[in-house]
Amino acid sequence: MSPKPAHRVSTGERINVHEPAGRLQGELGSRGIRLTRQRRVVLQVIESAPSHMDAGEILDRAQKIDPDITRVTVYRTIDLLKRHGLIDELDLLHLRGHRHFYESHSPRDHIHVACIRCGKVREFESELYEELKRQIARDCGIEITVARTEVGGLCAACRGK
Amino acid sequence: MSPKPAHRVSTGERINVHEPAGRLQGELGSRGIRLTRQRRVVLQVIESAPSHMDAGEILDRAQKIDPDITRVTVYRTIDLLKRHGLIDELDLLHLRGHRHFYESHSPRDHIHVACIRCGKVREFESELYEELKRQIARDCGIEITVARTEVGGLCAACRGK
DNA sequence: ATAGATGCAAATATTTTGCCGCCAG
DNA sequence: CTGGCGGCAAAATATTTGCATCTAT
Repeated sequence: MSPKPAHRVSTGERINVHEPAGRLQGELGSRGIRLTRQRRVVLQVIESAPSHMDAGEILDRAQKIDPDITRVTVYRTIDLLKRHGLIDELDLLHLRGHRHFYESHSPRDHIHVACIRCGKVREFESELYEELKRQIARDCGIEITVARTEVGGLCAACRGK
Repeated sequence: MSPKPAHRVSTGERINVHEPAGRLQGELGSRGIRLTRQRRVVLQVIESAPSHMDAGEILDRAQKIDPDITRVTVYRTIDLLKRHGLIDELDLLHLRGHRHFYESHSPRDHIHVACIRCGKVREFESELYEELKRQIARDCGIEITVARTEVGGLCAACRGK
């Protein structure tokens, strides 16, 4: 680790990662999982993300808050969150290479609708989707714990061009 | 390439990759795409697959038919088929690591239903799914060209244990 | 004949692991 | 205290690319 105090004093520039505890932090805490300085930062980044991020983007943002966070820690934290079902892993139809994208798991599943030309991704919720999942559960005799739907095509704007 | 005739004589052991032309071969042919010996083999492997395969498995099977086929050719052929929308790329919820799986694109989309414990994958078709896609297309103003749904959970057999 | 394919090797990209010192609880 | 965690470096995977040669059409 580079020479710097183990715990920096909070400055005006630095975002306070101790308060308020986000949802992910709360979930992990209540499960008795150790909350390190680095984890708090990664959790915060994932929760406050404007959109879906891959591991590299999470790392970049985390390092802006605390430069000492390493890529390995990001991967290990992602893995931790996945194992606890707190984040979803997407690949957005591989429209942008083979990267994986992450987002905080929302209470209600949503569909990712991506434009294959401009790459814009929209989230879409539908009662029909819930119904479909119930049908799958019934017909396949499965107790669904995770569902993921990604749809690609040309959005209206790109079609007009 | 290792020393061997450019075109081996067909033997009892070797599968004839020239006849009958599979669907993929036909599709590519009708689009004026060059059908090389290697491509024929890879296409045949993908079409005759018992299940979803990743690039490594496709390579292994292809090399059993023609040992000279290289990994690079497999990747390039997969890419070709993807670009032409002739195969689908799945990751089966990353249940088995971050590999990507491929299957010949079927006329009607199907959902992949995977058990998170035993790993068994079942394919499921549903009119409800078609309806959902129509809803998405309408509400999001998108012209859908590709759709992928993967669902995971505990199958009946695993739940009983 | 010739645009486009393949093979090879090397470059990239991405993710995981071993080991050791350190810290949250 | 102490078991889990983070850092570092290296390994393991996975995929792509440059270039020379070959081939399907």
